Amino acid sequence: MSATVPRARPSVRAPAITDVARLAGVSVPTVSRVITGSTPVRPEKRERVLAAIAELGYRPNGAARALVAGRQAAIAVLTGGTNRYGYAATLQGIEEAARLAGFIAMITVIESDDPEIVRASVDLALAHPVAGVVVVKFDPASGAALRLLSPSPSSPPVVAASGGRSRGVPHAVLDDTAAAVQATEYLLSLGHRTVHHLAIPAAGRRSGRAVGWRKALERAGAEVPDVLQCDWDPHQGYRLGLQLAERDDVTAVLCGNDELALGVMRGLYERGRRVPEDVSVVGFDGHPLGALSVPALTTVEQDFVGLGRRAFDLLAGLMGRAGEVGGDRHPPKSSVATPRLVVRESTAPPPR
Amino acid sequence: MSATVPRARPSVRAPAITDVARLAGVSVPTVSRVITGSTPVRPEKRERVLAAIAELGYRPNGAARALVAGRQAAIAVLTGGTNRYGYAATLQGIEEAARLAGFIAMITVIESDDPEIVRASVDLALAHPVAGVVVVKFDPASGAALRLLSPSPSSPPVVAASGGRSRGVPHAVLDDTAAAVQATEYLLSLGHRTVHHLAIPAAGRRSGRAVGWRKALERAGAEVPDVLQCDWDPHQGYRLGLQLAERDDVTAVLCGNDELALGVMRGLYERGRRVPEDVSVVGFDGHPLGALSVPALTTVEQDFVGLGRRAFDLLAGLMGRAGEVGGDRHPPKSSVATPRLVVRESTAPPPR
DNA sequence: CTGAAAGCGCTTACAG
DNA sequence: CTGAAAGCGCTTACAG
Repeated sequence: MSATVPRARPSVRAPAITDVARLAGVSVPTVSRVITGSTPVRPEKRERVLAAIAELGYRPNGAARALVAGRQAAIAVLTGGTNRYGYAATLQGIEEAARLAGFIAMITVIESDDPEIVRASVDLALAHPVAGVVVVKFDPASGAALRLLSPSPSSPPVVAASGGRSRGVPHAVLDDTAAAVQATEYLLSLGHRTVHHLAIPAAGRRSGRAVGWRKALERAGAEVPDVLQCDWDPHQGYRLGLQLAERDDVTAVLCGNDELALGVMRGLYERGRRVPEDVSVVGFDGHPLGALSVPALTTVEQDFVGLGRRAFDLLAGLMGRAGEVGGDRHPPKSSVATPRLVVRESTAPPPR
Repeated sequence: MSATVPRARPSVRAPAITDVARLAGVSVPTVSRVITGSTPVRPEKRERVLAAIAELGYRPNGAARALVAGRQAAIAVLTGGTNRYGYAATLQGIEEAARLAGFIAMITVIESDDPEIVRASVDLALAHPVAGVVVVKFDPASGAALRLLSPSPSSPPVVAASGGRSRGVPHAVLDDTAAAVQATEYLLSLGHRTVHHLAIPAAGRRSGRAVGWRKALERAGAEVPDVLQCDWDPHQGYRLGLQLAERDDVTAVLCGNDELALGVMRGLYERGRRVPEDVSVVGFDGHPLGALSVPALTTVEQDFVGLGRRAFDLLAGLMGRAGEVGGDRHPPKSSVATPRLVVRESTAPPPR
């Protein structure tokens, strides 16, 4: 009977550049040179280094590189959510643009606008040596985070992706206000006396969508009904649809997003109100499923993926100049796009 | 006329621990001690350090900490997408669980299963000193990535979140096969002679959903129609709906996800086929909008957020033991959940 | 082209 | 409780 000989503790240490140098029979800086390509290395040594790297399965330690470089090839993304259509598509655009530029996106969700929560999320994100940060500013929580990110010359550059500009950091924006004006005016042009509005949460006091809706109504001299404030749950749209169905004065509804609009349509349907014959419904965002509902949803199409991409581009401009003398002399301009109205089947003149 | 005196170049260097130590009049290790809490520090010094940190707006450099610790409080998430419902919800669960455990999630999308692309994405992700990686294995691209992540004792632990188990790394799974069996048997029990299937992309040869569907059909002795292979675009469902509407033999359709199902319903509607009177449609996933369509969609509900959470928990177990002697003696078991069928309005007995 | 040296900003033993 | 020293794994000048 043989005694159980404890095996030597396996080395869990990942191979380091010194291991590669030793195996290849060169100095550490030489290994570094073939990896970074900063300086030519004699072909035969180069080959030996490459072989050693492959044999060891060596990957440069990112922390060490970031320590030397003073920053990491990573950006922090602060956002109020990841799940709803607008968020997800914006994140897609940011991640894609970042990846193509060689950066990785670190996502941190800010659950609420409670100062403690906001602070904790920002701290978590900035505990990592990021080269820049983009705030997806669609709601109160991310608005609060942006305010916390006081731009100091020593902190990483910050940009925001949003439905409306605000001063401070550069913004990539999708002009919500203009879009809402457009949608509201379209409904008015159909002959509706006024338009009701289901509002989504906003980064500031109120959403650009609500602002544009009100502006169009006032400009047309139409009555401005109370805003129906919602959050992101489509079922809220459904419940409001049930209620609105009881009101004869409601003939046109502009919803803060397509999910809410789809909910409203279902609520109206359950109460026997026909869309668009009895009530017209307009959504916001251009959710892919809005094109497939019955009736197909009229909406304001938004290029969220493009928004995310533009936000990263803005940030890349800032990062490129970080640390440059006078680098902040020409801060990148904000980038604005105006969404466009897509008329489908859910809108028509009011019943008479 | 005064000459333009160039201002001194602003110091863009972020404050380091040495700056804090100098300002507080203590040694560097003492600052470290008050930050980490590793060792008690005399109250008065402690106060001075805290004050200096506040005054300087000091944040510990994450790269330096990661270098010392040998890893970062970050995990890499490799995924085929971020946008579709299942992906977005799974990512939400991962991010949330990671954040609550003090980890940040770095997201890298793998655009396709082209080996070059897969390799590039994996390299990008692992260029950062992560403590672990989770692969959201819903499609061929992420399946390929998982295969590339050869587990060596020196590389970070890996787990997968998926619709079906496979050997190798621990999996958090949502049992697609069982769920598809359930949905198919339900349709058969309604009296349909067979069920047609729109398949989504799979991580392996075919999706667990397609496997379960086939199994249920064979078990019941029903004819097994050709699979209608789709990708993630809901419009593909729509186009197939248009086509299926022409076929009298199609009375029940099981779709690989709810987006496709909603598209099918729209296609059938446009060709005058009624759901569920003429054709029954079942989706997969429990997309929030499926409950609000007309008719409301019967579906197999999946807890993606929970899946993401479970994947992180599995990883946390692995990370906790990383480097421990014999730490791999009891690898965490995989974690399996079975989705449940939610019957709504889109299913009924076949016409006779 | 290439090696020895220094340093990035921390934390962890090591001696008081 | 606290400071001086060493070291984490790299890259960047500095001398050949």
